[in-house]
Amino acid sequence: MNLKQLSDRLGLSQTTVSRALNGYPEVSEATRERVLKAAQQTGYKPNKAAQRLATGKAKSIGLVMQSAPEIGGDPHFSEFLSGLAEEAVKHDFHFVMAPASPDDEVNAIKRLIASGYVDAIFLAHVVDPDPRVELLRSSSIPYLLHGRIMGETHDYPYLDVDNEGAFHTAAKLLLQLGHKRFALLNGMERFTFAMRRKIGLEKALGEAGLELRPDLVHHSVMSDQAGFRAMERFLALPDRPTAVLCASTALALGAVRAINKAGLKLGTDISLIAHDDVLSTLRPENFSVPLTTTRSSLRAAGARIGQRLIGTLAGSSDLPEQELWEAELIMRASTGPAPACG
Amino acid sequence: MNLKQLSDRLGLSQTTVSRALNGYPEVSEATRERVLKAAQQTGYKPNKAAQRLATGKAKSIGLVMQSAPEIGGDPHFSEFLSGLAEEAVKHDFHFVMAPASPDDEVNAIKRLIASGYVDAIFLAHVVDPDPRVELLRSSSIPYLLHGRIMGETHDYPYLDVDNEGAFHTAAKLLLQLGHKRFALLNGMERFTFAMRRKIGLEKALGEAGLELRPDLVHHSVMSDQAGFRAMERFLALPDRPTAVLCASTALALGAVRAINKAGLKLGTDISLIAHDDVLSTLRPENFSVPLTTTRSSLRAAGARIGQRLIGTLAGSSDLPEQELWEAELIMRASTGPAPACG
DNA sequence: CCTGTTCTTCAAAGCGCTTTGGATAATTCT
DNA sequence: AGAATTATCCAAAGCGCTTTGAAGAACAGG
Repeated sequence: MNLKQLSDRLGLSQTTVSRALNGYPEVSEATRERVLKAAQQTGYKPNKAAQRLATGKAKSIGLVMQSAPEIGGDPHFSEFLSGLAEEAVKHDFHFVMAPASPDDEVNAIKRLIASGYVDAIFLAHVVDPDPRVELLRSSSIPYLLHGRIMGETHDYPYLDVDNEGAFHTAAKLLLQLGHKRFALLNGMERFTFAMRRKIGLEKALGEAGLELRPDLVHHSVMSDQAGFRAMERFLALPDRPTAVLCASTALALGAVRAINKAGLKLGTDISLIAHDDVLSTLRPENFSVPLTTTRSSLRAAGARIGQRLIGTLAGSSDLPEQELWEAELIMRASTGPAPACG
Repeated sequence: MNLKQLSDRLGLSQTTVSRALNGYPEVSEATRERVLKAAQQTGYKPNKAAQRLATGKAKSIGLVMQSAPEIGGDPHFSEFLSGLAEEAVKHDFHFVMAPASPDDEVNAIKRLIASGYVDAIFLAHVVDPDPRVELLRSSSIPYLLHGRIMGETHDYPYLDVDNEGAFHTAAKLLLQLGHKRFALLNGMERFTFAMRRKIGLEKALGEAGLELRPDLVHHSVMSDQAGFRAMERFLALPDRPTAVLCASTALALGAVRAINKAGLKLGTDISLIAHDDVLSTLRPENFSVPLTTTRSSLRAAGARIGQRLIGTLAGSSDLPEQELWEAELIMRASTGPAPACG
């Protein structure tokens, strides 16, 4: 059932039916009702591809999704997506996801833009330098980053968590508790969120006259397995760390297991603070020793990004171009004073 | 840059350029090269909406994604998606995801079909009865289910894991080890995968002259938090279970924590088998007591579904309509003989 | 040299929708 | 009453692509 069929059946022109359906004023209430009812009955739904072609709008936001055999599913991704979806469903938007191998992302974005399928583009996992950001900046499609490239000035729209601040604060707390040997379980080195977290820690240590030892920082995907292995290695060192900062609760899960396995007491022998993205399946407050965390909801970020993207497309101008969210430091039991002779 | 501009610039007709680009034989090699080069240089990418409109094909598969404020991200979903993406990227397919509130899914699918954006539809989280399946069956778009509705005969294409068989086998093992009091930590009751797992367990118990006690089965979302709470409740019972079957490693994570907290030894005081979807962030072999599991990779299922869907669209006929995958039973340390006087 | 093929290329129709610029009928004003 | 609005509705163009049907050019055979 298409417009033509529907209008034929109603004895009206396509113009009138289209206008009735889209709420234009140039059509009498009587015929509008008639049209609406017929559309209802016949289950008529406009063809979006045609609509898109005619209007240039599609009510859809595009994103590329990294895909490679060795890349598994990422719970952070789906958590974020659920936030984005929450906003999208309100405005009848949908997503177009273009999978791309990591070395083909720029092209995937190009295709996405040229496809005519999307009104705006969302980008995450920012690296530095990031050719994707360059591309977006030089194209004319609306877009929004989750994250920032490095540096102080940013001439592109973004939403980011103050990762540096979060880890700075976390380290500060640990320093006040007397800790001196810090380890860092971080995400992949190429991501700016990981860089900034490391910088936050380094700054705090620097202010206390300390340095972050290179052999006590670990970069990897944020899985419990990686956390476990890295932590085991740290604990095997002659002067093991007494404080560890962890880039995600998934990493922390593995780290805690390693700590337990080594017979150490979390919060006593060793303190740990994890960054908590508020993943719905893994809550830091439910750990056997509840985790002290820096918290910032990924889902909320997704929702906000959806809101801003959709709002921008709708032409509302009271939305900020750039937002930096502070993470909250939540104290729980995984942090305690540095052990004596630590 | 569109087709018209490109052909004007080349002094050719749109027809010829289009044919050159799409590899039709009615164009000389010389002009084809010229066209290809010009397309390259100008960065011309065909507008997919127009392409779709003209051909009816879009190289895209659609799926609806449940969205509600209280539904968080689901790691199972992103794990599956990564498999789907692996296949999609090979064939330059993309996804269109329509978020929908749980009570509006049927409509979301209707819109997806009518949208003209997608060539095929994928459906998961099958319930019974499932109006979405009815809809798909009566519409003419290719589709594929991950899961089945209940019953023996199925007149729709699906890929499913033999959930009943998996839990039957798992229970059998536990029975052989002498266990008699079983608990079940299951997913949401409305999903057929959960129903089938329960049936598998019940059958095995029935064969041993036992029954599954209603107060020892728990249905919930598959988060560690839910697992923890439910397990705590089980352990507080006067005659607590000695064997527990768990529908996911996330649930198992919480359950194990409850077991540890109660001072019980996993694999000795209590045995546990979890179903392992092979989530990349949570490996059962890495638990402090490695988990015995029934294993079936969600990612592999995603990849296979992508393969079949894309294959069907390409017209290949050597693909099965229906597939039932057996889960492997992997023995690890979380299962042991039932404790004496158990 | 003309005719029948094969090789290239093109003009134009069509996919399903929105939207511009009129047209017609109904209403109001003087 | 006739003129000027206003309320409805419509025909047709256009979005960017594919594809059908046909035409022109080049070539062979008789």
